[in-house]
Amino acid sequence: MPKTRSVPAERPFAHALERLRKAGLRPTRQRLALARILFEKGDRHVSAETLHGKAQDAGIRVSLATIYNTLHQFTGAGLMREIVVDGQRAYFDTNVTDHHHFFYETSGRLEDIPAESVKLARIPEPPKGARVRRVEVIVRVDGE
Amino acid sequence: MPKTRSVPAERPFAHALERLRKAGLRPTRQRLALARILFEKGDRHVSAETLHGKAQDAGIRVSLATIYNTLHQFTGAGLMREIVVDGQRAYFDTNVTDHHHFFYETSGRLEDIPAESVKLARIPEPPKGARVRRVEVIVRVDGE
DNA sequence: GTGATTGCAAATCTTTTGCACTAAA
DNA sequence: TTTAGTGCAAAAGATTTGCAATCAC
Repeated sequence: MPKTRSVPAERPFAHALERLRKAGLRPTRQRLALARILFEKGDRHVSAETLHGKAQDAGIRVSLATIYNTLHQFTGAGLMREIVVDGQRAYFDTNVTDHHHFFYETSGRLEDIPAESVKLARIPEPPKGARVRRVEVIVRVDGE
Repeated sequence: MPKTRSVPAERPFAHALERLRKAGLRPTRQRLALARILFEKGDRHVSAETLHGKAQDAGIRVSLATIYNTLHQFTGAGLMREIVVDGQRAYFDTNVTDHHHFFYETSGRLEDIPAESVKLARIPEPPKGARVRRVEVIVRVDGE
């Protein structure tokens, strides 16, 4: 029975490690662990609390303060982006490409909507001097 | 010199009063004062803090707790709606018709975009059982 | 009078910060 | 070493809550 999986078991952190290096972030134990959770097998959308929980589940000891620091560092480095849909908690998304979201208000779950699925026409020009940073479409849904 | 203004000075609270009555909210001194600020001469977009400030400026004594209560009661009654654009503070809008927003990230200012100015095409269907509550478009801009 | 509403202060919750300790280079 | 990064506990903000006092009806 030949080995069929091509995942290089001898370099399990390679992906996360490289991402941190490219972003100029020192690959500490915590960052590496969080990067693996976020970029390898992770959900796309996390809050500080849910990421903390995932880390605990994975047996990683990280303080909530470090979770916040890391989330903001990753966001600053362009590895993640912040999503504001709920005044009560901040969400972060590992998908930094242009896209939009469904927000399930009852469960608090987020789901991507590909950029191509939405077409926007005739957005008024903002006053001169104002630069458009991003156009966000949020479809708020009930149920689930 | 004839009087030209048609505003009935003898019924200065009529508008705000009627709105509260229709919403089934007892027109207390504070609610009436806030309703006047919000619906007669007011800005469309307020936070609890800015509304509190406006009330103070107008010489109205209202606690911040009552501001929050009132904002939520008005929202529950359909007189206002909440806008989530900033994780740090909640905004409320006296325009409850279908529309969207520019958000000036530096100043925290909101500006309406009429619904007709935006055309959305091909929004993916959410899973069955999920009901679309609202589609929000937020144009985040810099400058100003 | 009676129940709704208000104000105050305390409580809650998320997020940030200060600082001594630890670890990466 | 040397400096960046981490954890903890305290601080900071925004919002909420409990409860006695007050007001609308």
